[in-house]
Amino acid sequence: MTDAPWHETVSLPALLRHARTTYADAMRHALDEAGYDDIPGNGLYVIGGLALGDGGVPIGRLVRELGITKQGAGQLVDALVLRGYLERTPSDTDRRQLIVTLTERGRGAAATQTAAREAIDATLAGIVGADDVARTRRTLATLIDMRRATRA
Amino acid sequence: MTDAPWHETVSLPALLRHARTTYADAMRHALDEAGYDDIPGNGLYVIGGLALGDGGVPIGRLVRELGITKQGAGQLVDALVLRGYLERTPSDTDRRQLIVTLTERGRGAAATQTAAREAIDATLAGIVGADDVARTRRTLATLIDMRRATRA
DNA sequence: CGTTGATAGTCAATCTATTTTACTATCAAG
DNA sequence: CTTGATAGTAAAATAGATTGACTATCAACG
Repeated sequence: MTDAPWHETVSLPALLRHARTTYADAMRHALDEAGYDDIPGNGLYVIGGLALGDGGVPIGRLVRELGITKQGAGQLVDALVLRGYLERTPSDTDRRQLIVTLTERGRGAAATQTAAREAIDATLAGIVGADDVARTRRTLATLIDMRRATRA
Repeated sequence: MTDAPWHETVSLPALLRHARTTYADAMRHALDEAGYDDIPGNGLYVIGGLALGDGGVPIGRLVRELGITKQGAGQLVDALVLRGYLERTPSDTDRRQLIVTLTERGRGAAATQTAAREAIDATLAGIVGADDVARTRRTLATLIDMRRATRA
């Protein structure tokens, strides 16, 4: 009896977890190669998020996006500032806020990381098709929205 | 100009990450409610994996599945044994191996966790359809296989 | 104005999880 | 009966995030 494909025997959260490591590994590897080898775990998300966005973001936004505490975010930013990836600049519209922006080095790392991510995106799209990827994105978004709805 | 849907503006790894927390939160919450409130982070995967499988697994398998070190797996199992979820029993085919199995309490936790996971699975399937979920699983599996191929 | 409550962030101490380094025991093959 | 690989343990160090307590700023109200 031919077994069901392995991906049908594994839980969806486990699939999500492993799929994510494909990206994490590739990005980490590319960054290491390019000399950006001192980025802490969640730093990838900080830099990745900053790469997409316009200018900079306040720490509070990192808190929401990463789902960690304010203090954790602060320390994460500390580490990235110390290592030359980020800068803190006071906001001029709200003097409580400190806006976090990428430095030159940070932009280099962001570019490297983005390239690695897009390479995987492209390979994936090449295999399953762009349509499938878009559909997967929607499904994941649905899952994420379910959480938002739940923890009201 | 109407913005693109948010899920098209976010990176796929970020989507994977957040989608996973929908499961993690729900499972964690259900376990807490049922009194299983002392399971460490990766313990969910250990218990979840054991729940699916037949009997027990050797620690080495956890190492591969969780992508952590042997020592990390050992300590994780330690914690779960100490808290009454797991048991270590020597394998009789290979005296080097220690097989990890669920205790009564462990099975209770596993059932709770599985129920929570399946509830989300069902809700998701209800929204996007079983076909879409299956397709998403295949796409994720493709992504995971890409990593296997890469780190040869 | 001046108070009150919420928001943005910091500092210090602690905790938890995981890795590093080093080791023992068992197996499988010649 | 050695050699090399495999399965796991033990202890210390480290990284990451949390908890608790605090400061500064803002926004609204009397």
